[in-house]
Amino acid sequence: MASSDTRTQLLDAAERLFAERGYRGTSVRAITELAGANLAAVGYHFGSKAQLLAAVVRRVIEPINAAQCAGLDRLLARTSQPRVAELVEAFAGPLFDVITEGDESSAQTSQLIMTILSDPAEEMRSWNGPVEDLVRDRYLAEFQRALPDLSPPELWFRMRGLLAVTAVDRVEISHRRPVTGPSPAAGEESRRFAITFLAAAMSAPPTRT
Amino acid sequence: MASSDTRTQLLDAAERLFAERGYRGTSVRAITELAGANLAAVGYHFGSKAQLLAAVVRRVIEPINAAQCAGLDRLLARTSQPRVAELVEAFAGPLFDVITEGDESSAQTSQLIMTILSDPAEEMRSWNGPVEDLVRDRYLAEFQRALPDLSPPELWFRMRGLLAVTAVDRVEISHRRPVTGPSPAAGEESRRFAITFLAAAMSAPPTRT
DNA sequence: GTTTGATTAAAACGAACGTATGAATCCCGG
DNA sequence: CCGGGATTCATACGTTCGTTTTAATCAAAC
Repeated sequence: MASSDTRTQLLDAAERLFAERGYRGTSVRAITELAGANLAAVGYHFGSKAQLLAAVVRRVIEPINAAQCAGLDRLLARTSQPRVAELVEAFAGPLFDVITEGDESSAQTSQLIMTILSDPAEEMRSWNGPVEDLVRDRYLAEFQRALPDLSPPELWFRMRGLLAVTAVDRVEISHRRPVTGPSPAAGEESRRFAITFLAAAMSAPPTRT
Repeated sequence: MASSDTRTQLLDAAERLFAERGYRGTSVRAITELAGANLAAVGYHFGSKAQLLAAVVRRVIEPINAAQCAGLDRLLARTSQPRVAELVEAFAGPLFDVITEGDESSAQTSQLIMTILSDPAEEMRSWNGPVEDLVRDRYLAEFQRALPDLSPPELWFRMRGLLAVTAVDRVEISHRRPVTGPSPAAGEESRRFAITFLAAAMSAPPTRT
């Protein structure tokens, strides 16, 4: 089982470094050094740096997607017409859970998500699979039912805003220089702030055209 | 004036490439080639690649900041108690103006802003100056006055959400693979959607603690 | 026309990168 | 004990990077 252990440590190290420094800013040498493995281990276990990234992203995204899916199932089992705030919580909650669940890598997981979404590197855009699309489409349909007055383009705009806020806002703080303003919200508080913020935003009356 | 011309063309090329590929994904060679200049031109005119980036960012950010500042001045000259939606528009509007003003580089400018905000590279975090802090603090104070029930941490959270939505949401689309959903909002429509979305979000009642 | 300072050009440097290779080592069924 | 697949190791390869250097070119002042 020594092999699988090395594999996991490579994934852990890569997740942390990709989050901290981005894909291009992280060298295979830095990853293997942090993992306590040999330089060639990445090539052996994953084939290439890009495929290691894909494995890292999959490991992070999959539980989030599963939780989003399960949350929606739970909601729909309880009521056929969920409220907007409930949809927001079911969608955004898992993103915060993975971030705030307390283990040491949690803070950097949000950075990784952000990096994934914003990194212009081509390798960053090859992981998105049919599962992710399916989850997004299910939420899109439910939001459409809950907000029937919203035109599809505006709903689509708001869905992206939803993702932007959950993904971005803790990151922006965490990897910028110390801010002189009020201290940022953390953990559970941040989650509740986000639900409030986003539920109001999603529920706004349609922009008159 | 030939010298200054090379300088400008380097700035233009760097702005475009940094936006498209990120800082680390852009080589000095690619910049000088696109600018029609010699490889050593970057070193001569800017000292280093990092200082070139700083010059690019300054050139993009400064007019935005000036517009944000002027918009707030205009608002405060008209009324001593601006509404939240007006503050949102004055703050977010310039970010959309620079994006949608029609010239060819506009689409990539938003990507550059996004890259600046999210790139983990250390060089990306050295441009923020006292001017930017001043503008942000002025808006922070006005939002605090317009939303007196909001605790400072929650207000701070919302300010970051404000920036996240304006910066992120058009970019996420523009540099990902084609999406199967409804077509994204563009230009002026996107701006109005954002104002609606963000005004509602900023105006939400405080999260009960 | 020559000198002077500013700019551009061509070439090279050392370092870091991702990847590939072949030998060494480990682990376990026989 | 041993044989063989799985894994780790040290090392090297070829490329690309940012930067530097030195010479060539230009524009204008004297």
